[in-house]
Amino acid sequence: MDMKSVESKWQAKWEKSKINVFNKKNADKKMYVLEMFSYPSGSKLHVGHWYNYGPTDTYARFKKMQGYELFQPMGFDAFGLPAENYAIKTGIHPKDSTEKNIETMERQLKNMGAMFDWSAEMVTCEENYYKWTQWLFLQLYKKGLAYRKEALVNWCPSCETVLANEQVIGGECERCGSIVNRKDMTQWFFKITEYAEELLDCLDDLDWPEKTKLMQKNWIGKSTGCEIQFECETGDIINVFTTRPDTVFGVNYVVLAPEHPLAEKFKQVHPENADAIAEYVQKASESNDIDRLSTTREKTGVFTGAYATHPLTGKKLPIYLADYVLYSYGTGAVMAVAAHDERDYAFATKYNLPITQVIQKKGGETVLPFCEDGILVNSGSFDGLPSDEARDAIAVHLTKIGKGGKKINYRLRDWSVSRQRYWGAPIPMIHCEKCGVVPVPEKDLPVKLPYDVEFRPSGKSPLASHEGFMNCTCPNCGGKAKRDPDTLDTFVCSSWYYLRYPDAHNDKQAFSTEVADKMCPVDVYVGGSEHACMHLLYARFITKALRDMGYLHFDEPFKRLVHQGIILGPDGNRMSKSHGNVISPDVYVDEYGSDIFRLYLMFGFSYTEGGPWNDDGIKSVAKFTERVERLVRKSTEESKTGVTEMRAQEKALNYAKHYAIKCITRDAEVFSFNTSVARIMEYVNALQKYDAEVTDKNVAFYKEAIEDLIRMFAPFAPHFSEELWEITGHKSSVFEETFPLVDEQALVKDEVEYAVQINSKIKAKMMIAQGLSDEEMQAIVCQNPEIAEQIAGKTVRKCIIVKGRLINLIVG
RNA sequence: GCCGCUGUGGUGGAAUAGGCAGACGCAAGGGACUUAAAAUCCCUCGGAGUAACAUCCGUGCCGGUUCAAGUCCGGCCAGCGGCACCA
Repeated sequence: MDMKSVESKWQAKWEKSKINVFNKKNADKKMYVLEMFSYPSGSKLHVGHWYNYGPTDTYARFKKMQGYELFQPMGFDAFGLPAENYAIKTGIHPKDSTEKNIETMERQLKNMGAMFDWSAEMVTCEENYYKWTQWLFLQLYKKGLAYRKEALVNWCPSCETVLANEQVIGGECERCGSIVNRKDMTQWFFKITEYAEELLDCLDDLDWPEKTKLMQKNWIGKSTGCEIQFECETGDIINVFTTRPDTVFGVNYVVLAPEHPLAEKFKQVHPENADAIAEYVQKASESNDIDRLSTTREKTGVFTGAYATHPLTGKKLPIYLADYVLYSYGTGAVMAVAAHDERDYAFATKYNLPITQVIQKKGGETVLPFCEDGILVNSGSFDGLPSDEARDAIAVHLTKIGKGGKKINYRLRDWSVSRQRYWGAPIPMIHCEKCGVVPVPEKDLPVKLPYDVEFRPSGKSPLASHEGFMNCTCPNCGGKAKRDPDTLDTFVCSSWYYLRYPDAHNDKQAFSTEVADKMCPVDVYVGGSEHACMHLLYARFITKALRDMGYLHFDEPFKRLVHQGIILGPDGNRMSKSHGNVISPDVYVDEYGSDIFRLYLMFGFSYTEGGPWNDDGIKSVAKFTERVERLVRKSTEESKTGVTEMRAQEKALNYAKHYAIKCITRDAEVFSFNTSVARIMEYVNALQKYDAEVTDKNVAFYKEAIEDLIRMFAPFAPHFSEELWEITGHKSSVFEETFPLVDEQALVKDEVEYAVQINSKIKAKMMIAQGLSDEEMQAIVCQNPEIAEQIAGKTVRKCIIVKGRLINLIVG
């Protein structure tokens, strides 16, 4: 079969018949299958795209044939740094290169033959999309979930730009390899932390990979403890957070992060230490994250000269600045318990500070630092309590005396969304000298991204130097004002796109609540696991925020999530240009066609595992389809015989068919494509056997068996199967057929092969009739000559029977 | 350092729920057809052992539970992924 022409023939037919377009009338049977949309950076689809989209489309087609109304849209995540980098390198405008790339990728995606509903296509860099991204920003702002603050951001000194967290690879700039440092900048943030608890709670009920849920859980990083107040000699209160209030009687000193505002005050109160403090703060601010966060680095710090009072003992405690305390977590201050914390212990040892043991190991010698739970000592009235009880008792006591109490902290930080970049959605905010920060009125959206912008890096937002863009009038007072020069993180664009697809042409709203409630959440979402703590978390947050504003009435965007594995280069490394191990799908698609390539991806790998690329098997997959084609063509030449009864051969083939249907129905549901294909191969083997061995075929039965083969093969090799369907005399599409249903009756065999064991070792195999009692079965087994010989003269003490599988005689 | 996942033939990978390890393929070897090759079809294919059976060993390693362990438990080793001074 000439796959190339067959594929284009059916793609044209599908487009004409609109078979891939979602039919709103059947929305009550909807099945929303979504692949993570692609980034139009390169000009071609790579193996990763194929591996994500090909098998997932097979799943989608399978669901369609099960009677669901399929919605499988595709679009492009078109804003972002790669296009801008490309522009900086080549001078080609991001808009131009992106549009060109999208054109190429659309063509390639269509050639893949996936059931994408292109009528719902959308592109995030187009005005009719980013207008609504800006609208989303305004809603969050109105709700108090978008705010501006000064914060430390990742700054690449050579590219002169802020980098997103994911662009900082091991502390280095992804683009140029320079060491990233931190810079104080005023940025827009989304208050994702307000949803920390719910984001954590709802994980339990999601049908997501456990690993991904765990990653999000760790990322959110809930820790339960206590906030404790230490009064400072200046009258200031130092609040510290601890998960170990049971060790509070062992506090030896208090540590503040170098960025803590009190550092400045201590310089004035203790001028004798001012120079040392200033020097230390300066040094800390210069050090980069690689150094700062290294756990192996020797602890450093400086004494401020100031003291704080222990809230329970009244003891005077020296206050230190040390960069092992992070300003961004908790309160930026820590109570140091040298005896029971490794870091405090190291610091105390280095600076010769006292070490007070307050926890004793249960039933053993306590070696300091002892960081586990134990029994309290030297802790006043709390002596003798075990750590867990003491934590509670001390928290209660602190609350009573007004010096602290229980507190929950999260590792999760608010989401920084400002980017000093050109190729993104402009932040719809105006800065007015009189009125301050003023949101752009919704009627004025979109704030258009101008084309003629100097996007080469200059350390400022490219938009800042575009007068036409920057100058505007204040919507509040009508006076002169400036626009916000930053653009939104592209993750903002992708945090809500799944809501837009079902209502992609709505020009009045981002989406209608009615449509979103009907079509969402996404039933099955498929994409890479690298998005676990970014996109997948952001989308969940935005969904919950929109729900709380009344725009949605569900809690989670993606009911079920599947990650495809990664196809590595043949050398076992990740494919990359620098490794020189990139495999182009085009070569294979050109030679074998898209169905064969997809089929091989499904058959050759375990879908969620992936693995090193190896094309050894692709030829065999092509041969398999040729075998199927021969079989089908030959079957059309069979003319009716008088045979209509179901003889042993027909029953055997019928069993093979229904066994295949049963297994595939189960396996395809859980994305186990390799075993699904294996079962189809087995069924084809059974058909071939029947064809070769039975001369007086039951033709009506055989033809039905062949048609069922085509039906079950259709989701896996769509163009090929359409062609076969036509060859067998059908005018309509095979995708209007129902996926074959299993007949459990056909799977009931008269007799089943049992493995017969004596003392758990296999001694024989026997066909045993179904429906016998245990006693009858045992009797039959014992009559078997081989078995009888081996148990002669011995007593059968026990007989274990596993129905349909084995019989184990325990003899002694 | 902490958390998690994964270790199965020459190879990709199978193995509901503790029940015949290696499904389905690839590669390899042998054979049929052919002048020949390709294609196709048939046979063998974890290791040791045997003339052939028998038998023994075998799912990273060491123990354990069980009539029965790739699967459960305990302890290691290796690889991968995530987090990493989070108080």
